[in-house]
Amino acid sequence: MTELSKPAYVVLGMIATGRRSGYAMSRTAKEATRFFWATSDGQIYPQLRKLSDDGFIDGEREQQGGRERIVYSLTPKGREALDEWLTSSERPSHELRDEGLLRLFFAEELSVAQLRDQIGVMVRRHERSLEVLEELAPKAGDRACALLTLRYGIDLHRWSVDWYDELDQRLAEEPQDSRAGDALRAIQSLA
Amino acid sequence: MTELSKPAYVVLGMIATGRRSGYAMSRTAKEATRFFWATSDGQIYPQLRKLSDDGFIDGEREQQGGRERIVYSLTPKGREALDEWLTSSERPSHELRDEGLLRLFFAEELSVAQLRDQIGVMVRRHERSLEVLEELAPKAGDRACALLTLRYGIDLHRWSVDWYDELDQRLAEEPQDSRAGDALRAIQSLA
DNA sequence: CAACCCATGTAATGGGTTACATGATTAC
DNA sequence: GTAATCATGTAACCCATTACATGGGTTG
Repeated sequence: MTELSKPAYVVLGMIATGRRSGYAMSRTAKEATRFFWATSDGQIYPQLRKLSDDGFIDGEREQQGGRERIVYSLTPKGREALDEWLTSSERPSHELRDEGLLRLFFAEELSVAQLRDQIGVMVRRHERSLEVLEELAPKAGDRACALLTLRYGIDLHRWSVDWYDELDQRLAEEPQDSRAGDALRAIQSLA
Repeated sequence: MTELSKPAYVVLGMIATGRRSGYAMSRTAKEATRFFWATSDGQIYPQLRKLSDDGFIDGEREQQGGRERIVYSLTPKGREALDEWLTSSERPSHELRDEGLLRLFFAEELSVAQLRDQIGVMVRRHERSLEVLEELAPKAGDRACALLTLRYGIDLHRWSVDWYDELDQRLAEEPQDSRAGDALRAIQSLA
């Protein structure tokens, strides 16, 4: 079996879990999956066309009270491709792009006070993410798997807040005008 | 002040923390920063040219035992741009792209046994990342900030391993041939 | 003397986002 | 009647990776 692209699996998975129109997939992508896997309309619609042409999915025009839409379903071929991916033992990719960590990496020459300000920025960022995710919980509703990944996100941001809080507490005991690098070295030699 | 691109700040930061040639930056990008901020050669070298043209950095040809290289330093303008970014109170970007979570999101119809297999895949993935990062610790050496971000990465993957382990333990007590979605619902109603 | 590291760069390609375009329906 | 939502799509653009090209130096 030739492997499909990532956006292709997104679309297959969306159909399998009941998001049967492009629009519904787009909504779920914006509301739920984007926190760990961003997908835009510019990927979804062309992908639907392609998977349809290649026989993985099947689209049917449907009238819904005068408003027309296309409702998709998986073909046996599509179902097989999805299941193969869902149960694959191949290591799934994992990428992080965190501008905050990048700043911290280069913070060597800041003062301790400035570093702690940045840590505050990080804490507030994770707290904000936490708020956003917590508001989504009721919407995820009955979908147990959606709740699971949401739970992971919430727990992750909570953990981050704690991590930075603890770091900040240790830095609070160091002289605030010394070099960030020096203060961190002092802390690290203790731990 | 007009804002610079992200790769621009990467380059400025690299120079400020002592990676003064394009090659040295490339090494650090591959060995250290890539775990939270990937940067490729195709970004670094053109960026060096651009920042040089725009007066943020200053490159000098240097002979190092017959082998020629270009050694960069920050101009006052570059130093200012970097400091502004490092101390900015603007929310730094944070993006995750986790194929494993994407699989879990769509796992509703798998069996509990299959879901647990996937959780095993996730655990091994994070354990592998952990190994890689732990080997880097000695190399990060004296750079306290590099050690800090490395520490975050290590702690994060350890946390993930624990999170998935705990989930797996709960699933172990559910009937292994039932639907993943149903088993998760049963667990979630307890917690 | 081969393999690997140092060192700099470019071009092709791929992936993804944003903005735009269109139009019907529903809720206020 | 107007704003929001449902609904589908495309084109321009941006960003990033990969592969390639080149060549000198060092190590086994």
